[in-house]
Amino acid sequence: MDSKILNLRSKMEVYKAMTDGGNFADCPVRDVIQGISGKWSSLLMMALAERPYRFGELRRLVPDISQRMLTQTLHDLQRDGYVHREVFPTKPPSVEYSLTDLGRSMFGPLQQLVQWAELNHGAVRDARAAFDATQG
Amino acid sequence: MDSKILNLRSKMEVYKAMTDGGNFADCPVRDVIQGISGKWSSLLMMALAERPYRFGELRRLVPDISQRMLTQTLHDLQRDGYVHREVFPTKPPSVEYSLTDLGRSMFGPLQQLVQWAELNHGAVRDARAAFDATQG
DNA sequence: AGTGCTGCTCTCTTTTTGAGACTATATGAA
DNA sequence: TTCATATAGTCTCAAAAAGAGAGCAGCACT
Repeated sequence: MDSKILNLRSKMEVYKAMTDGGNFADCPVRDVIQGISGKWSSLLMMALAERPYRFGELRRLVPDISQRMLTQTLHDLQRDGYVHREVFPTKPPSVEYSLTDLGRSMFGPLQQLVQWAELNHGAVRDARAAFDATQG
Repeated sequence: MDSKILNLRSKMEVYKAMTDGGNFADCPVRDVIQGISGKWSSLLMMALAERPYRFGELRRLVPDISQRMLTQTLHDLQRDGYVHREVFPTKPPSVEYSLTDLGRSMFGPLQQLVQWAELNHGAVRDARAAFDATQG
């Protein structure tokens, strides 16, 4: 028996058990994962894990995000409890975004994934090139 | 000095250093992360980590995915080297999808995130409820 | 001859995202 | 005064992505 495979099986079982009667559609784990799997969520989490940032700073840090998506993604991250938004009464008023404790605790696992991407983006690039060569 | 914060800083530096001259737009880490942060990618990775599945089996396992998105997500995962697609010459022909070694190695970190979601979906639900109550 | 299974693709509609103008207030420079 | 800058957004419209569902080709079973 391979305990690694058994472990993977049990994970899937949990993902499945969270749902009512084996239906995946209303799974809370899925719900949480989808909240952080947006196009910009993980990038903003990475930035805010470094230190708090203001709206305009984030915009300059991630030059190809639109203001609209920055507003919306920060709003969603705040709603899910990962990000704290604080308005300072300067003139003009400035808004600072920072991670909450929940956000920091989620950032741990997220960081693992980023680390993996860091180590393996070469392999992914190669796989894409090979695939495109045969399927082109 | 807080070594944890220093560590987070260095992670962001790496994410940033991957780009040409501090520009985030063409970052390979971002490229890899975005490839697996689609709406269905992580869910299919979870399923295929359990065991290989056929197209129709995946469709039944994840009832609210459309055929179109299942085809496309599997295609993208295959292109990035996470998933292997094998056609068996049965009548009618059947197609089996399984994780590659690269896919399995990526599934480790991904699983950490799922585990976190499992433990913390209550906190996220509460945060959402609290946010909606004040901002509704 | 009709029905069903397989793994798709094609089209149409709805949702999401992107690009960019516009708001309101205040500060400093010409 | 008038112009330019900065703040953090919102609003509108176009483009891209996703969802719904029909259609397809080949074979087996009845």
